[in-house]
Amino acid sequence: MLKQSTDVIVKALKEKGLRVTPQRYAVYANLRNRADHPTVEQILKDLNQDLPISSQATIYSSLQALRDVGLVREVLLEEGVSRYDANVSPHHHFRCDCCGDITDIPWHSLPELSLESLPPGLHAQTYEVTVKGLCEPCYRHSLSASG
Amino acid sequence: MLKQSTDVIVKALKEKGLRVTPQRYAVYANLRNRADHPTVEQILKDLNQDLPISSQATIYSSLQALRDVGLVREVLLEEGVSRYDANVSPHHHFRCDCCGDITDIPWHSLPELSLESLPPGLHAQTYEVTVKGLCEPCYRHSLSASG
DNA sequence: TTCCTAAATAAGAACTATTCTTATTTAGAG
DNA sequence: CTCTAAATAAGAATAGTTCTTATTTAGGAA
Repeated sequence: MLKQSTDVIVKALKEKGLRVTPQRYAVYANLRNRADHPTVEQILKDLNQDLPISSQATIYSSLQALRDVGLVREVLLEEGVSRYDANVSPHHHFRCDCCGDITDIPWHSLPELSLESLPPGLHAQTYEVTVKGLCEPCYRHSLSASG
Repeated sequence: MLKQSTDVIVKALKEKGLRVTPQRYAVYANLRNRADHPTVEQILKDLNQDLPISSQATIYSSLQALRDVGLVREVLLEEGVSRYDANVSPHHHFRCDCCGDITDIPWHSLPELSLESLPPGLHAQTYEVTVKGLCEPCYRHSLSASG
C-alpha cells in the first residue's frame, strides 16, 4: 500500500520544485502514512528504526522545505515542541488533556463560523478550532479510576 | 489606577493559597495590566526597566505557580516561545500573520459552536478558536505596499 | 514584636528543541 | 558522463526553559 503512494509523493515533490532525495521522500511519506502529528524526534526514531535513513538535521531541513512549499504544516499545541502534519487542507484539532494525543477533526464536523462580528481592525483570513477533552482510552481510564 | 488593583491582586493570590511576594505580585500585576500576551523575556524587561524586581528564574517559577492555581494561562501560538495571559475566562485569539501580535477575541464575538458531530470517541470539554489574518497596521501597510 | 520554618528567590548550570556551519555527497540537467 | 547547485551528516551554537543550591523571606506561632 506504500507502493501506491510512491508516484503521488514523487509527483508532489517535483511539482513543488523540490529535488527528490531519499531523506526528503522518507520524511514526507512517513508524515502521510500516520494519523498522529509527530515531533521531529518521533519521525527520526521511526525512519531509522531498521536502518539509518536520515540524520536529525536533515529531518529538520526536509520539514522546512516541505513547509515552504506548502506540503506540510506545523502544529503548535504543546509546550516546547513542534509537531508536523501532512494534511494541509483546512481542518481542526482535538487534543487530549490527559495524554496529549492529537486527532484531526474534519472541517465539516464543525459548523462554519461567521467572522462578521470580530472586534474592529482585525482582517481575518482563516481560522481553526482546537477542541480539548479526553480521548477514548483516557476517558475510560478516568471512569474506572474515579467510579 | 494600579492602586485600585492592589487589593484585588493580593486577594486573588491569597485566595489561591499563594504567598504574596513582591516578585509574584509584580508578575501577576504586569500580566493583568497589559493587553498583549507577553513572553517571559518581555515581562522580565518590563518589570526591571527602572529597578531590579525579579530574576528570570523567578518569573518562570511565578508563572508556574500562577498557572497551577488557574490565575494565568499559557498561550501557544508561536514557534519556540510561550506567552502568558491573565485573562483566564474563555475567549478566542487573533494572530496577525505579519507581525505576530495576538489580540483577544471576546467569547461572544463568535457564535457558540456545537460539538455534537465530532468524530466518535472524542470527549470534548472545551474549545477555542484561533483566527489568523492581518491586524490593522499590517493591513494598511500591505495596501500601500501593493497598491 | 520576635522567632521560626517552609517556601520563595537569585544566579548560574544544565537541558532540550531547533538552527547554523562546513565539509562531503548527490540529484538531475545538459 | 559530467558538472554544479542543492542536499546531507555531524556536530557546534543558540534560545527558551528547567533545575540546583545557597540565601532570603513571608507569614504563622510564641
